[in-house]
Amino acid sequence: MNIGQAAEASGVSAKMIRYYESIGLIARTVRTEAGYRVYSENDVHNLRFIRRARDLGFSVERIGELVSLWRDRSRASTDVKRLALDHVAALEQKAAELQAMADTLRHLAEHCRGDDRPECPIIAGLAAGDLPSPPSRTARKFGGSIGRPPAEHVIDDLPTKA
Amino acid sequence: MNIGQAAEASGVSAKMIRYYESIGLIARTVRTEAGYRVYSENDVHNLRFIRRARDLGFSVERIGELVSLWRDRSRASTDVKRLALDHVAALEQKAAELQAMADTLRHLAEHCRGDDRPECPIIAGLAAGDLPSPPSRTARKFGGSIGRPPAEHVIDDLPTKA
DNA sequence: TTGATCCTTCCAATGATGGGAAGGTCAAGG
DNA sequence: CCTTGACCTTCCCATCATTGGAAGGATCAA
Repeated sequence: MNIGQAAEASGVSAKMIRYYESIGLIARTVRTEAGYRVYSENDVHNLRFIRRARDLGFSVERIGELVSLWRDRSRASTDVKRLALDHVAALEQKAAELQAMADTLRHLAEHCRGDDRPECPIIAGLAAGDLPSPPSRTARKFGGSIGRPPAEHVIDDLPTKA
Repeated sequence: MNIGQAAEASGVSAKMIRYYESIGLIARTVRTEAGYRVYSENDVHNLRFIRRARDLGFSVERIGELVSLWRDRSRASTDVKRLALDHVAALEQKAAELQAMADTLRHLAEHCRGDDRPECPIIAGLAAGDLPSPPSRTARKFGGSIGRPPAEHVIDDLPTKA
């Protein structure tokens, strides 16, 4: 099986398969004379494992840990469980942080009339508001990436009190 | 005020202030003869605005949109409200996705005895499990970055059925 | 044989931020 | 006056997972 077919079958892009190989997450495969990588059904299975773990939000580094636990026959299920529960806790904390951000922003929006007039408590709230304790660095990553073309935006002068 | 004091006062690091300037989010400041950037109280105010918006999870690009709405005297509050509510919806969706990941993983973990024996439904579930529909690309970013040193990890051979 | 489609490697970009090097500037104290 | 240390400047690099593309070779079907 060539890399393209393995990608199709596993749901991991060919690009990523090569990347996982390069960082040592998966082993180097057999090559054809021409240098093409050759994959077995088992390789595809392994790739699917990785993909599922990624879908559950495990980082590649974490997956490496899972994989080494897996390969180690003498591993105790305690270790896996701890890893999983740590991850559950981290996911839940981040979910809660995002929800808190949403709540804060929704609160601001609720007081915005949303009409043609320029008065807007959202802007005012951002400018002057007391915000709850800042979220974790990771939670911030969730800002944008949802559509709309960029606008020209240079702050020259903002009102000191909105 | 030098950049260090502006950073201290605004909660935005000097590095990030220079970065925001470089991408055009804030205007170029006055410089001293020696080339030092000079900031006013108003600049600090603007930086704080940006920082608060970042804390609410707005991307820099989005903040640019907010800023241009702000600067435009004729902007309608509708526009700001729409931007804010879009953002609320995105935050909530992502929070829900993370929570769903956590639920799935917790479910797997609940069936793990967590003792010395190697049998572990978490690993088995990852290897064979039917996972819910894959989360959004952005939600995946949440995988790792919480501690623990890297382990050696190369998949040579994983069990086909765990 | 030709053209389409695969594969290879290498390089670059993303977003927001931190780290650091190499060098200039400034204020205070000896 | 000169040194010291704290600050500032620009520039480059790293992160993390992933995508994109270019340049060139391989394979396959017509």
